[in-house]
Amino acid sequence: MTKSEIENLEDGYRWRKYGQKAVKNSPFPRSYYRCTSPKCGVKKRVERSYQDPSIVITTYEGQHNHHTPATLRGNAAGFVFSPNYHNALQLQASTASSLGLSFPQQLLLAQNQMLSPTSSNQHLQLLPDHYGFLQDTVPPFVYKQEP
DNA sequence: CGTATTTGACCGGCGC
DNA sequence: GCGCCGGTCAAATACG
Repeated sequence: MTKSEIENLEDGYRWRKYGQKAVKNSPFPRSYYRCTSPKCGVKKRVERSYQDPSIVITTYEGQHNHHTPATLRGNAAGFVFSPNYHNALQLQASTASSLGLSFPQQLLLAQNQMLSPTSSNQHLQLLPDHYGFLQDTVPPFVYKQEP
């Protein structure tokens, strides 16, 4: 469960919306998304906090069996590579939000951490256990900006 | 024209 | 059995 001020947080995967329902105890609707990759039934649902419209709650369900699509509609989130990373990022989100940082700042923070693995960071230490497979993939820490 | 989103219909579980 | 509630389907629609 992660909180953010922005609704459309880009997490590196492509999601297809397949439903939206109003839920009791909240004036805001809840949206249902599925991962667009075939054979990957990962779902997520996004809803707003019941009395703080500036906060959305995103719930992930399942494990991706593939990597993020190569074409990640040219924005600044291409450094996210796995649902496990969400765990680290969410941990980071909670702690960083307690420091008063906005979520975009957290993304930049995470990106900086990924780009400079030597920087000592308590959250980054969580990564190696989950990210052995990254060594097999395309250079994961190089974020390329499209021309 | 292919792909994504919208939106009401539909469905299954559960409490009464 | 009925109705509510959360979740999903799918046809229509929007959009590039």
